[in-house]
Amino acid sequence: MTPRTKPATLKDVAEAAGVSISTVSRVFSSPGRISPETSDRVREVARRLRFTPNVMARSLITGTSPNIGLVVPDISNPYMTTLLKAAQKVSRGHQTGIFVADTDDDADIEREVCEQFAQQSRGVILCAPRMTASHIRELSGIVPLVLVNRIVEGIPSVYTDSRSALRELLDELVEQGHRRVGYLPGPAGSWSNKQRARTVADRARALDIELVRLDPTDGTHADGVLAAEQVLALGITAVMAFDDVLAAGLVEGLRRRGKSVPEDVSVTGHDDILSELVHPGLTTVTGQSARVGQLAILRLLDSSGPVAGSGPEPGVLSDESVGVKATVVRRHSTAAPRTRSD
Amino acid sequence: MTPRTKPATLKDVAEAAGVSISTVSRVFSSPGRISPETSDRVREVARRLRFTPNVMARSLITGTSPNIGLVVPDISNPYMTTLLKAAQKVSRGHQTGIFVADTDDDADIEREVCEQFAQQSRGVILCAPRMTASHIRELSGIVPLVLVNRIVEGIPSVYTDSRSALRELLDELVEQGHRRVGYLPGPAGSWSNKQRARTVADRARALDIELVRLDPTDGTHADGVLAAEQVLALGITAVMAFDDVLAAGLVEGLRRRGKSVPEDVSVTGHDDILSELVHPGLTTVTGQSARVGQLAILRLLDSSGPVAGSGPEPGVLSDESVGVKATVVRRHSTAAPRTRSD
DNA sequence: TACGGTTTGTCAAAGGTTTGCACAGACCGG
DNA sequence: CCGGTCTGTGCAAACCTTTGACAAACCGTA
Repeated sequence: MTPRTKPATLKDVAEAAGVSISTVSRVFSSPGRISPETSDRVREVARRLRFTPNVMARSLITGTSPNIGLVVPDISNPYMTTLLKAAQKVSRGHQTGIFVADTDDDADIEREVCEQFAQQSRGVILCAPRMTASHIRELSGIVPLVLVNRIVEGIPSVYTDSRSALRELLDELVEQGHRRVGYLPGPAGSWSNKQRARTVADRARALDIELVRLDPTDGTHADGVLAAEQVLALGITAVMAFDDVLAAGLVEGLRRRGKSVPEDVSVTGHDDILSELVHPGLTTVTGQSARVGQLAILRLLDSSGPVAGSGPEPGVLSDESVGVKATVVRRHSTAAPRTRSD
Repeated sequence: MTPRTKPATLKDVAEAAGVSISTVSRVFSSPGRISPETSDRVREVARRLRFTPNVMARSLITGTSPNIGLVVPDISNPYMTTLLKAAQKVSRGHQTGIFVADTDDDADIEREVCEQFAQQSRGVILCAPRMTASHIRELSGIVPLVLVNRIVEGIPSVYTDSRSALRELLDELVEQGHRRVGYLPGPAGSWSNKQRARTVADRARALDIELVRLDPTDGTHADGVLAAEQVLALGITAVMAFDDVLAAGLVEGLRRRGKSVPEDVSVTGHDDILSELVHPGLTTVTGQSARVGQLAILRLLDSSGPVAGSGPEPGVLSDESVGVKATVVRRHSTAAPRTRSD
């Protein structure tokens, strides 16, 4: 039912075209060293024979591989799937395959898959918000790394820079009249969570309003639902959540307690991944995951050297960490606080 | 900053252990042919040298690869991410990497990535609901395929079998008093959509109630929102949507028109992927995507032969298509229709 | 004609592994 | 003591490609 005949090799093409194997090889790998006539003839024959260079053999001798790995804590997060899609769009055409691994934030698995990918890819895009910096350094000794959404000295990274957007968001809440704002934290130890918490806290201090840091969560929807109780107990009128998932959970939790958003409580999210699914539409901050994915993979593809970082030129963009500016997306989950006796 | 020293090879281990290369190779690839003492000594040395067999070299000579590919129309669909997670859980330990490609249902891209993956993987899990059967057959000539959620004669496949669950769901709606039920279709040409539409239609006929087939959609949330108008115009009291995304859209569309679910209209979904995110919780049908992913990858891993399907034993499960029974998940999006003059 | 320089193409080694075949030694029954 | 089987190991070819070294051919020029 499925013939699957053995694919053509350099040798087949060489024989059919009446040249040597190396000539055929050079036609594909170092063009310019072969005369146009020969080149054309060889290409024609190759096309006819459906020849495609054997990736394994090529990788074996060059010591590089066309593939790249994507290692994330949770691939079901839309932030990651859009990142993946964007990365894939770039990689297509480079005949670069993308390995994907979901680690559940488990350091053992992270190490395991990085080792596994190391052999078969030129680098790994690693998103590991809770991994220790030293652990990350260790991994970078196994395979070239580009970090996503965290910064570790000496290792290239790409991240969403939402600091100014968060400040803007808080400013707007205060302008609407909120004086007691909550921050609903994401997973403890997460680099992004620390960043966002600090940014919001700093701004609150500058604006001289009260910022309540709610109990830590694991970042799940259920955690958001639970947080509603605390929000109501503390008389908070606006909550900035670590991300959209928590924000959506909080909205649901408030609803279950008979409160509505934004009339009773204003809620904002982060990442813009649930725009259409929750009601009311969440005011949030763009995650820029597509751009992040694009940049991350470009950095890996550009560093075209062999797999062992031997050369003195370790790639154009090198160790730098580049931030992608996020912006505020205004929808319908914030409003002026209910006028009370206060 | 990143040393990345060249990894140990068979030769290194052989020299250090004082045996030949082939002995070391056999210790790992055909155990039993080497005496326990030698084997132990070699393993010890290999561990000390951090030796791991070079996948490229191995693949080159055996003609197989440990990897597998996953080709889907839209990786952001939670059905696919849970499928991926389940597949990955199985593949871990087999040191099998998973390539992921998002095709946007584009036949050209589908072909392109299948060709790309063919060289570097032992098989591809293909989800291509709208691709023509002959096109699929053609691809199966390039690389071993396991189809997801569709059946093509002669090609192994795994699918969610929700026929009985859908019948059960319709029965319950009728029991609640609904007499005019709508079916909100998914993407035209989708195999699953045809299946579900037919199942529901057949059952409706058997129950002697009226089934209204709503206008075709592309399966997006926005399509669901739009469908609300038609639903209200036709005086339908319950809608079975192709999947949860459409169902969620429909719920939102109804809300925008001032109608609420389930009081005004009952809505059911399919796949159970948005359980927590929409309100009210959707009554739906389990997608069983985890089980589907598990089975799909097992079939690929089991068919352990070389990449060219030469052997007379093409794998244990062979051409069969296996269905995973889905079940009804009852939440809060259905209720008895509003009692009217009727 | 001879000669340096350039272009075009060939030769052969290398990359790390698997595996058919050969071989050495042990053991055993005759 | 000999021929046989069995077990454990080594040799070398093969998988397909890239690439440095080199040969051949050609050009214009001295």
